[in-house]
Amino acid sequence: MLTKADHTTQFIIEKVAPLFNKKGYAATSMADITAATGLTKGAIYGNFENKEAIAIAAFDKSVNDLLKRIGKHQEQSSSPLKKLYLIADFYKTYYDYSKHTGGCPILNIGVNSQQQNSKLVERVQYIIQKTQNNIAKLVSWGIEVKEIKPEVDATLFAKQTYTHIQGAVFMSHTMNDHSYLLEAANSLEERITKELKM
Amino acid sequence: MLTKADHTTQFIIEKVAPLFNKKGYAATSMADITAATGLTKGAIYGNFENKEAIAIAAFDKSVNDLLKRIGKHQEQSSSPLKKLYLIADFYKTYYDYSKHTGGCPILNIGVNSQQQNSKLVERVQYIIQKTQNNIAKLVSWGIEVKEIKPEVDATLFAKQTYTHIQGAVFMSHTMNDHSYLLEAANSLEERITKELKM
DNA sequence: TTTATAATATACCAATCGGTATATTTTTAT
DNA sequence: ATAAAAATATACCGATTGGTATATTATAAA
Repeated sequence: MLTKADHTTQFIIEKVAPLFNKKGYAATSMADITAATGLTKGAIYGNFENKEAIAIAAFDKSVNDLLKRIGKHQEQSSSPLKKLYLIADFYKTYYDYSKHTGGCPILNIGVNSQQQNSKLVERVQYIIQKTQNNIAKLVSWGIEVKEIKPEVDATLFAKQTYTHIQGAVFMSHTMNDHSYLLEAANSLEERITKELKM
Repeated sequence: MLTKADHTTQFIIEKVAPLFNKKGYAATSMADITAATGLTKGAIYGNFENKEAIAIAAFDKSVNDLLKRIGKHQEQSSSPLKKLYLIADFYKTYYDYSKHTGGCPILNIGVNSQQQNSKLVERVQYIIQKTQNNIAKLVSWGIEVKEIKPEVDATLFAKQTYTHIQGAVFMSHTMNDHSYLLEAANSLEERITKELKM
């Protein structure tokens, strides 16, 4: 059964995740957190050990929401090649989505925590590796079922793809310009068609 | 003539630029600054109006150093096409260089200051636009002197190139892996050869 | 309805924050 | 060498930081 505190814990994470995402760990104060939740310090510290634990829970929530969304979007097809196209398609809508969650958690927390919070950095690295592996697996799977050219380097393609997309996320957000993500998505679709497709 | 204070001002900027670059505006305290310089608050505030002014001066210094370096690297050739190759070549060494300056100022300050310090964000945006324009101008120039195919979209190429590079900068630094930048540079060289070169 | 317990609010802590007034030292011009 | 000015150090300010001990309130079991 879900206790009262479980609900409060979830409530805090939801309210606070965009805050940490936007402002980063150091710039987000406990005062910000009590203001965003309408709760007092007593309630916050009754549910979390310290500020770092809140930041980690917030990051995990942001990332899980994102990964679920990408996963759902790929379910529209069961073909590995088409799933790759759907990943490109997903990022056409990512500017608006990430804007209302306070930015991309991978990018923001990755940059913000570089020398500061090793626990957060480790989590970012794990998620990046996981996402890259997923792309690489789709390519390998596509090769197996003969949708994708056998000579394609799955790992390299995954790295380059994710690198380009994260670059577009950064550019779109700092320049306030949707087009970087749109053009990166288009470019990815072209690469899939020209370099991958049988 | 350069007064004592002018030297001190420069000295402070040099010592402090990597700090702001690494930790961001909020996480860099005046205590960090006095510790890094060996000076007291009196000396710091005698040379700067406030913390924000130090952060801006530090960012400008980091960026100017970087732009000078890229500029110098391109002077190795007077051909626009070769200058584009030299830009790719520059970023093969950028991981080590940016590591010792505390990371890429464009990326770090761009992400760190998103909702926080509008003056810094404006400066980042200006530098990104300027750098993109420089790349686009090289392409246009290359078209004029018939080194580059006339049908190439200079602006689009510049945007995609810079986007990919910034993505690689992010990935290399958060994953502690030089190869993202190397592979992005290689990929850029290939694009120049296949899509641009006459 | 009473009682034990869980959850939240209040009031406080020392430490640190950015910033400043003033004292002291260092530099420069005479 | 001396006086004026410039630059730096010291000592302090109120506000805010993350965190905690305790009081109060809400919940759940009896």
